[in-house]
Amino acid sequence: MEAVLTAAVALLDEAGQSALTFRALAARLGTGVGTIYWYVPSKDELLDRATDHAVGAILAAVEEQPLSDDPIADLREMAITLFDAMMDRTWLAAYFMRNTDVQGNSLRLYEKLGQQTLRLDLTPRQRFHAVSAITGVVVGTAADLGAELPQEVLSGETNRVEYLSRYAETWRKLDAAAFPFVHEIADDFAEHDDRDQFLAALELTLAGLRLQAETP
Amino acid sequence: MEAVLTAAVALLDEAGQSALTFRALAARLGTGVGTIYWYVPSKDELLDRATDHAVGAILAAVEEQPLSDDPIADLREMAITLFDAMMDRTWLAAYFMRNTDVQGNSLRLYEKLGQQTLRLDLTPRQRFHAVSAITGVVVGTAADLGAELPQEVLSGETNRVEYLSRYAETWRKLDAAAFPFVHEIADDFAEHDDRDQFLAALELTLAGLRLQAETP
DNA sequence: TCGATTAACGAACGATGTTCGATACTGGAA
DNA sequence: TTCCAGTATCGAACATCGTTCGTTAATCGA
Repeated sequence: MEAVLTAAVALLDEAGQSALTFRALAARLGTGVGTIYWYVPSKDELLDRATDHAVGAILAAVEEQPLSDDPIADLREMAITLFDAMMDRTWLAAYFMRNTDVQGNSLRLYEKLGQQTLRLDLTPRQRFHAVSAITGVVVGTAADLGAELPQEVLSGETNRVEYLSRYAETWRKLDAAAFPFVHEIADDFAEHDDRDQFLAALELTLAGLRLQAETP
Repeated sequence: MEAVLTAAVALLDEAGQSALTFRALAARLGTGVGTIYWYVPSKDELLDRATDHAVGAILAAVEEQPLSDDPIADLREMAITLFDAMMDRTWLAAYFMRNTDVQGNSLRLYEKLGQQTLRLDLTPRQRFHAVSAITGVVVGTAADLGAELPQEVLSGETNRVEYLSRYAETWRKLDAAAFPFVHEIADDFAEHDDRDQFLAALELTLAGLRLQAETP
């Protein structure tokens, strides 16, 4: 059982979600496909449990994180830890948000984030919304990364730069009067870093949260 | 060609992403599956174009929206319009973020949002990040909705309430010392509204943005 | 009239999730 | 020891899906 999950996660890590098939998994485990169905009722369940398995590792990293006297700073660190872990496992974000059973490690992670909001002057509802907003920023941004790069993923980093430059070039050719914004950010887009983009979005949400906690 | 896209969108609206198969689409159009491949090279492309087709309708709604003298208020209205449209088409969010070609209507929508940031005192990079953050909140939250409710979707609204209550009940049974946060928000979770949750997350981001625009 | 382009069609292929009957292997009850 | 019920394993077979491909019409300018 444990072996099934670790093998599934390994397949997902190595070649993405399309690589996780029951036949590939059986071959890796040296068994038949029917055997896997004895442990897991369906692929959906397999994905859910593999996700929870991977979230467990993230949770461990978040829990051993030292706490400061600023709850919002702690929330920031936790969100960054979560995001960085998802950058290494781009498939995670897609299944994390689709998690039908909010049980297990996801729930514990949720709790861990929520505990920091308990240290802020907020209503329960505000805390609930705050944690949802933060996880939304993390998962939403991470899910973006898992998707982009169609075939250019086959090569190294240079192709990503060229890929973005090509887009920026297309944008610059657009009518400047009709697309003033796209023109202005073309340069920034061409050299944008996904992690910076995430950090900026997170900072906006945390700034809003701090404001909410400080105003009566 | 146009007929293919509208039929594809209709299938997606009626029964979700799993209902859009080439055979079902061909049957609806009264043609063969080979014919569709003459217009569209692959299912990925079909999804991309169908998404862009649907985004076109949203864009029209956003563009006819009157502008006020507060750019952030305008951004809020646009984001809400976008979110509401995605609640009716829960499949949209999943493909909107995966949009490999950020061309067409998605780009125009992006531009429309970005133009409001041009009215704020920000650097180009801040504007770029702000628009990304706002679309991230919309799409991230909307993608959540498209996923939840496993089989309960077969029935009406009452089942959703019962579904949430069951979760809340499970949470209340957890150890209160180990899960203080989950305990506190169980009630709010049981009766939470997805739209309220989105509005709260959006408000945090916009508050952060306003702060950023007002501080030198 | 002829050739080329455009358009339409569905059988066939390979891959995938899933089912199912057959077959062992265990450990206690008789 | 014998028997049987549960535990576990296996892979052929089925249905469905995206996709390919050879075969036809239909249309139109030369």
